[in-house]
Amino acid sequence: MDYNFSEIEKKWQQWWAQNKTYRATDKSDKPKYYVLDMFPYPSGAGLHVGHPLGYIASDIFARYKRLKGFNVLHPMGYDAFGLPAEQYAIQTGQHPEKTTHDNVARYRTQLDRIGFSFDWDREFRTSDPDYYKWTQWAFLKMFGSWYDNSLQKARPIEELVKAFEEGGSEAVNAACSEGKAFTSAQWKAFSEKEKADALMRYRLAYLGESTVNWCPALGTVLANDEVKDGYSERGGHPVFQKKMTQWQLRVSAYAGRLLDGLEKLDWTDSLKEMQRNWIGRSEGAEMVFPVECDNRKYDVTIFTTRADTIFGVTFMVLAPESEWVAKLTSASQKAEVEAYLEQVKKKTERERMAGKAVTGVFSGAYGINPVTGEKVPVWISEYVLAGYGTGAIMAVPAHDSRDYAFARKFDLPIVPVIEGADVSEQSVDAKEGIMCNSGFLNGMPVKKAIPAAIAYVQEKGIGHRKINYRIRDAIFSRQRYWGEPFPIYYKDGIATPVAFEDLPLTLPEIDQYKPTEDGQPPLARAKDWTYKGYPLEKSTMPGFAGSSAYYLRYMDPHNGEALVSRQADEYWRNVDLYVGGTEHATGHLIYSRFWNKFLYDIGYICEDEPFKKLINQGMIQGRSNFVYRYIGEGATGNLYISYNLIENPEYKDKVQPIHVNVNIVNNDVLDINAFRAWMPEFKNAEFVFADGTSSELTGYTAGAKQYICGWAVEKMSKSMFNVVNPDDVIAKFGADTLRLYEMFLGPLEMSKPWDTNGIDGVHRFLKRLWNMYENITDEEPTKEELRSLHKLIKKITWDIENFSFNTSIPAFMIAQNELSALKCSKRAILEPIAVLLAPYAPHIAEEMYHRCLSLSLEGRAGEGLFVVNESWPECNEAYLVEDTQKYPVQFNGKVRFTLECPKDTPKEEVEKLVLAHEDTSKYLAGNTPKKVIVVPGRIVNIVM
RNA sequence: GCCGCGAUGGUGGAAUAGGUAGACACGAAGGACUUAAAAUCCUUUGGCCAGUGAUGGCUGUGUGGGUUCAAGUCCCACUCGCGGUACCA
Repeated sequence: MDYNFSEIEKKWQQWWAQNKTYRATDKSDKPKYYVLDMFPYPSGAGLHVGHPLGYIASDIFARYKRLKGFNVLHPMGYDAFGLPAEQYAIQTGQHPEKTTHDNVARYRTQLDRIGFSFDWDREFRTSDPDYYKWTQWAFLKMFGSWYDNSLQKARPIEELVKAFEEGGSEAVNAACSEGKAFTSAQWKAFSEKEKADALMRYRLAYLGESTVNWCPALGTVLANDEVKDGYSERGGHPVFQKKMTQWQLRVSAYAGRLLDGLEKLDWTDSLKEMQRNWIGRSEGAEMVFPVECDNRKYDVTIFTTRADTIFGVTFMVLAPESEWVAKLTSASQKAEVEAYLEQVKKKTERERMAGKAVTGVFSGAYGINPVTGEKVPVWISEYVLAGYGTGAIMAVPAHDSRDYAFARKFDLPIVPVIEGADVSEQSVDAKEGIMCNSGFLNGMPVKKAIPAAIAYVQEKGIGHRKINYRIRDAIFSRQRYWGEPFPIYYKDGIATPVAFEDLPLTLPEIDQYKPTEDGQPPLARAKDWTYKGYPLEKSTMPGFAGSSAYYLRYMDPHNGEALVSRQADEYWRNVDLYVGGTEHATGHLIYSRFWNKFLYDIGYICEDEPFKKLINQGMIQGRSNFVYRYIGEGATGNLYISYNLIENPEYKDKVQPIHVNVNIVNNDVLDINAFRAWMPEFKNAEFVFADGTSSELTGYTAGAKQYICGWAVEKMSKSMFNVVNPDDVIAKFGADTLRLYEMFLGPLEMSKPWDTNGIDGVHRFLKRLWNMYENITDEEPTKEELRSLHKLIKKITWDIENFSFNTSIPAFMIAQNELSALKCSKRAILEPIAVLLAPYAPHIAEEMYHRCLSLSLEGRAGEGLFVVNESWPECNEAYLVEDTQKYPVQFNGKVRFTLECPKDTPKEEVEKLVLAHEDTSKYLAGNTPKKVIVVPGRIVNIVM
């Protein structure tokens, strides 16, 4: 009987859907296991073969865990708010809701064909009001909270108000934005607006001014992780630095915990390292430098990690956006400074990064080195960043390469303070050596001088130890339509939360989706965007808002009273296995951890970290194919040269590669007729084939001659004609072949091109395996057959537990080969093989299992499948067969033979057996060997 | 620049604790079946050398060193490729 994959796959997909086979229950005696994929943004282009890679891997694991007797939660949904739908709406006037709906429907159809074991009853979209109600709710919770640095925990804002009433701002150690301190009496005297402004500086979700990434082309601000190389990640538009008042999340308050939390996570080292770099902890000191400008006196705080080099300070630098700039510009320098600031402002983020040119201007002010009393000039330069530390630095050109470049350019003094440092050509940045020219630090090694200098300034009251983090607060406003509206209205200019009962605050209908002519966000177009008569916030939330807690919602997706019930949360707790790409390392995966920690702090959920184990699947790149148009002498423009000939002298450098649709190329051989029909310009195409003959001369007939295409690895994209749709692969080979082949392609975490060459091999394997299930008998299996089976069980179990899915397919192939050579068609062997295959190729496995036992696998789940001793005790014998160990024996690499003895034979016994062997004695010829090396279970070597 | 990862036949890749490198698959070559094609099956397939032959020898995991009885695997230096990050004081 033929392997009719389309019939089999349809049958079982229907069966699973009808029986709700993969529905997870919130109550069970079985242990729970939560497997999650990073949910997709449903784009208009649909899925290509690269998208399901991670889903297939997680599905294998989920199915395996189910067979092992776990209650598995494996949900799927859609990250549905986002820019492409909105841009499409701007162009066509179509409501993003409609676009999103259509795209989701298409994704669902495509996903269903691949045979995933998702619990579709838990599906939702982040753009559903029932869902984003909880995104808004979480935002309001953050708005109503502050971060207590002493307790390392978020607390309700009411407790802060109480503390202010009792002891003013000094009463708490809180994470907060820059601002003036106040006493209890001052607090009590504040107007309502002043109180609101003061509290705003402490809220975890707050409105604050900061330097943001402004993208004029998109008309919106962007978070740091949404900017790549100075261009917007979506659309690739230039980005500028701009000071704006925006909603922000105080992620920086959690920097320490986000860093420490990484320790206990089972994530890859590279991903943890990325997060560590992004959080960017650095230990140093803050010091106060008195600064004088036109006879006005100020105290400027700087941050440094090299307190030891304080004697080498020759100037100070302020960031152009620093608040100090206005105060510290002298009358005489005013014009020059303003010109410089103007020039900096005009630069795009890209230009600022790319240029690396040293620029700056003297402010006219002078600072006093608080340790030496020396007078140093204060400069302004863009190499100092407003957002990091205090936006002001002490410059030590001898021991910092950036300060050095600046000093050289503007001819400022360079004073080395480490013995033997040669600073004639470049700075000496290394934290090593012995201090000199440094007063009380002289003679100390750098490692000791740093803490000594900090202790000194601390004692003198001019500075203190300080840990700085690179991570910034997340900009949370977007000037866009297709996102969650902020549940905030402005009452007398005070940001006030919308009442919980009135959530969700749904998106208003508007006639156009673009910003208004006067640069307001699209929501300003809404007719009545007010609440209780007051204006509502016009920005919407960014993409990461909806994806920050979605994993909690799957635990209890239909709950109208809470994001997740306590009961469901206590059962499912957190994600055991999370599968997704590394591109979310510094975005979603940081925000989610922050969001989760916040909800944990307010006692809402029971786990501090959301994702216990994380696997990163690699990117599937495109594999483009090319035809080579002849452009040499006498070219007609419609002659194409086979790839194997293009290096020949007559064609070399006379051909032009042209992308050709990979779907009309098979194993790099072009389908000539399909090519001619593909586009009008190829209608009359003629060819020089692989054997050098020309289509004009031979009078081409289909299939007779081969035209070979060249290939290259590129990004999978429409313009390269290298997009492969899973639907086409499934139509041709079936979902099981697709699943197996995606895994067979290479290690899960590695990036690799989609190469359809070779898919035949996997398909052939399934066909051959299928044929073995034709006439199943009840004969007793032989030792050899049991041995094959057991090798496979061990291998597949190991592979799945270690996410080494690519090595499983060869193991199946080998077992299939061995068993078909033995003409094995015995139920006792074939049934367990169907079980082993089920996670990888579920449809065919179900059908094969059904043929063995007339049962669906579901009926057997949790009854010890995958566990040899319980299900098939007779198979213990197979282990005995395997317990004989072969020892390959070598004599100085010259003579070889194989010794066979039981596996647990002690070393000494093996040694004796080796020496007693006739080949050994022949070789030794009476001499005594220097050494006999026996490695248990491995090789034996004799050294003469 | 800094951090991380990688480099194995014509191709994708395997080698799971330092222990027979190249599993498995693709491609290629040859053969069987067939009027023919497709499909299927069988044989060969890292390179070089010797042999009619079974087979044997040498060489071989980016480059150069090292540790070890034994290195794709460990150490040092380097080359190239990929990913992240970039004036973070």
